[in-house]
Amino acid sequence: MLDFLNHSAEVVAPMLLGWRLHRRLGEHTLEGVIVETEAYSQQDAASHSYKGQTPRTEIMFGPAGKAYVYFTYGMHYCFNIVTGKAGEGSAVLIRALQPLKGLSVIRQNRLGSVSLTNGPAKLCQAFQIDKHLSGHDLCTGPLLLLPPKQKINATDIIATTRVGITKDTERLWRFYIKDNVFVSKPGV
DNA sequence: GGAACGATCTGC
DNA sequence: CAGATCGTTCCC
Repeated sequence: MLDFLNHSAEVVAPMLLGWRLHRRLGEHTLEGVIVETEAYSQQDAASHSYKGQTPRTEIMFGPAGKAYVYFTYGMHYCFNIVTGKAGEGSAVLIRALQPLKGLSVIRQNRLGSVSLTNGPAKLCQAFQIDKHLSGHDLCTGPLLLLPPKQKINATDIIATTRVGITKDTERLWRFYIKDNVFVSKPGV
């Protein structure tokens, strides 16, 4: 099912648009459509894997299909899907979701904020994703990657520059669904 | 041991 | 546009 994840991050990142993230929290079920992604690889100075494997990036250098969750700015978590072969050090950052299920819990988790899942740290807070899910297999358990309900047309995918980085800024490795209101910010 | 730096978000 | 806030990495 998730065989397509065994490719480089820049190939997988646009393919992940339209796939759903499914989160089980006790009685509650949260679900959202992936509408914005970014690719990161080892040959990429903006990537955590750029300088080789460290304790922090161990998951990123593992097999595809696992969650890589990192902590940043002293207060935020960001969620990635590991891609490629083991040892490759590539992953796709999930930057925005379109909520489908569990909106009341999502709102609660976001403390009543109006913007719910239009940013990598916001969606982690909304879906209660933190470090303890890092390394989790997305084929099973409380956090799942599910296939699209409807395929995204290639003409509806925008490729543009990534957000919040200072190195390798020219790569067009950010992908989002054209005109989707839940994207974090419009690109070029 | 210590300094520098974030794949961000919020409020002014 | 500045501040929050702390784990990770790297250098001494």
